[in-house]
Formats: sequence, structure tokens, C-alpha cells
Amino acid sequence: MTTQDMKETILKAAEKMIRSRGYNGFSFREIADAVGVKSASVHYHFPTKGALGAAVARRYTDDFLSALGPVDEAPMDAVGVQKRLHDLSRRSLVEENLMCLCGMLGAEVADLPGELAAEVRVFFERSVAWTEAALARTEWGTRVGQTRRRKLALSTLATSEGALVLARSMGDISVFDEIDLPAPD
Amino acid sequence: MTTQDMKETILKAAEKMIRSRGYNGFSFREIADAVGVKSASVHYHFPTKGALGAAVARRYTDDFLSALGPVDEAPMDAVGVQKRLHDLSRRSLVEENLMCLCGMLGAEVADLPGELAAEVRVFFERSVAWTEAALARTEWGTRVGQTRRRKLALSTLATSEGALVLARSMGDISVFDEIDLPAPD
DNA sequence: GTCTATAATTTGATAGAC
DNA sequence: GTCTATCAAATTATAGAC
Repeated sequence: MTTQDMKETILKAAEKMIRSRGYNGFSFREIADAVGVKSASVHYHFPTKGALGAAVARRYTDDFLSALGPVDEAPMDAVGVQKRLHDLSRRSLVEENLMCLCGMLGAEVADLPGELAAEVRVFFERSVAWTEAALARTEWGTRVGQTRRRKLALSTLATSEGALVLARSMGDISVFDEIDLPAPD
Repeated sequence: MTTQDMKETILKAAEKMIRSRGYNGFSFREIADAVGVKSASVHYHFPTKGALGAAVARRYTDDFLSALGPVDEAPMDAVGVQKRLHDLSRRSLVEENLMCLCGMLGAEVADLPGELAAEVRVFFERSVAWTEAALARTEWGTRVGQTRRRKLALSTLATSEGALVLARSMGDISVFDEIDLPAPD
């Protein structure tokens, strides 16, 4: 396995652990066990826990934006835009019972190393920006102003993050589907 | 200070720490320092961390439901009901920059002791039940069925929990107020 | 009830052999 | 690059003096 492959493997393992147990809920030793090396080797690739967390968040944000796709290929109706976003959360809940990485880290943000907290913020800023831009292309988006588009983007994201928390807390994945996204109007 | 007072003091300190840093982000020693005793004394009042967490959650849930007030004194319009709920989250964000205890614990739920995870679930069940019952008294609530009332209750709660995460993550409390609650219709 | 003292384990991180 | 070995600190929890 190349160095880059090992880095990728570690990032994947760390992402899964953070998304199910939080930043303070995993250790270098657990990561090491999961990927079949010793914890010193994990430190070789990522010097500190904060650096590992930040790398996980950067990669997650890039993957998330990639999964949303280019703005100019987004649905041309506002509800379709909302659904594309919401379905990403839904999929990770149904398929792996995982939180959104930044929904998890966002709750813990007051206790995170600065470099990681900064990445969480970037995730939300980029996600809001994507949604705003996609909404701007819809018929609804041309009728309303930028303020309204931003409000719908924030509201949709908040609903998705909260829906993950409720569904997992209540021990019933179907709760996620009982939750409605805010109507464009 | 009486035994009951000390228990209360410990519960308050623990609640604040969990709401800002999460269950895995506080320790018995920090609690002890905050209330001016030794960690062994905290163990005298709460034998394990799980028991302390569960006691914090029980107390929080009772306080939260008390703050909502009796269902028969809730607003008689659907939006008013939603706002009463949402304003509780807003207040703790603005006044103390704290998460909802169970929004925080809900994210971490997969890593919590069973007795604590059970209390988190109770919080959401009771909160949904209150909201459903309050909505049932409104004009809107009489027009729609129980399924729609439950959906609005869940959606409103999810939006509030998500709004706390976004506002704190983005380092801008005013984001909370940019987020719209789902319209009753 | 609170304390001192301590057990047993885990944590993030480093040094140095290979 | 990965390992063994280890460190210093922190963790949950308990025993027993006062």
C-alpha cells in the first residue's frame, strides 16, 4: 500500500468514527486497530489529532460538494434543490446510520481545536453557497431576493442536520422521513 | 450546603459542560473544580458518569417541559406554538451560547451509556408529545389530522436543533434568526 | 459528606531501532 | 514507513481516614 493509500485509509476510518461517536469519542489507537497498524504509524501520517480531524473535514467537505454536483447541473426547481441536499443526509443515515460529519462536529464546536473548527465553518459556508447558487437558477429563485434564497438555504440545511439528530436519538430512522423541508413559499 | 443543594450544584455544572462540550468533553475533575470539591465527592453523589449524565438529562427534560408550560396555556395559533418551542433554543443560544442538551447528546447518542441514551429519547418523545398536543388545540390543528400535527412537531424541533448547530458552527448567532420554521401550511 | 491516596486504564504524542 | 517502547497526563472509579 502506498503512502497516499494509507493516508486515505486512515481518513476513511477516522471519518466513520467521528460521524458515529464524535471528535472526543475516538482515539489514535482505535484508528490504528481499524486499519491494522500501530498508533505511532498514524502519527507519522497525521502529527496531531487536530490535524487529522481537519484533514477529515476538508476531505468530507470536498466529497460532499462533489456529490451535490456542479451548480449548473442542479435541479431547476427549488424543491428539487432542497431534495438533492436532503437526500445526501438521508442516504448516510439509512445506509450506515451515520451523522453528517459537520453536524456532529458542529455540536462539539466549542471544544474543537481551532484548525478543525475552522474547517467545520467552511463546510457550512460552502454548502450554503452551493444551495443559494442552485436556488438562484430556479423560477422561485428569480422571483425572490438573495436574502430569501439564503434563508431557504440555511433553513433547509438546519432541517437536515436536525432530522439526523432526531432520527438517531429516537432510535427510528423513519422519523427522518416524517420531517418536512421548509416550503419555498 | 445540604446534600440536595450539592447535588443540584453538580447537576447545574455538568449540564453547562455537556451543553458546550458534549458528554465525552467533560470529566469528574472539571465538575469538581467548578463546584469547589474533589472528584471523589462527585462520585459520592453520582456513582458513575452515566448516572450523572442520566440525572442531568432527566432534570433538563423536566425543566424544558416546565418552561413550555401546561399545554392548555400554550398559544392557540400554530405559529405561536412553534415559536414558544423555538424561543427556548434561541434564549440559551443568545444568553449563554449553549446547545440544547439533547441536541448535543443526540449527535453523540451512538457513544452514550444506555441509561443516558434512553433519557435523550425521552426528551424528544415528550417534546414532540407536548407540541402535538398544543397544535391540536389550534385552528390549524383541527383542520388537519394527527399525522400532519406530528410532522409539524418533528419538523419544528429538527429545525431548532439544526439552527443551533449552524449558528454556533458559523460563529454567528444571528444565523439562528435567519432560519425559518416550517410553515403550518 | 468530603477528603487523601491510589488503582487501573486510556489518552496524545515522541524517540529511536529497523 | 512501521515498529517497539515509553512518557506524562488524564480518565473513571474505589478504599478508607476523618
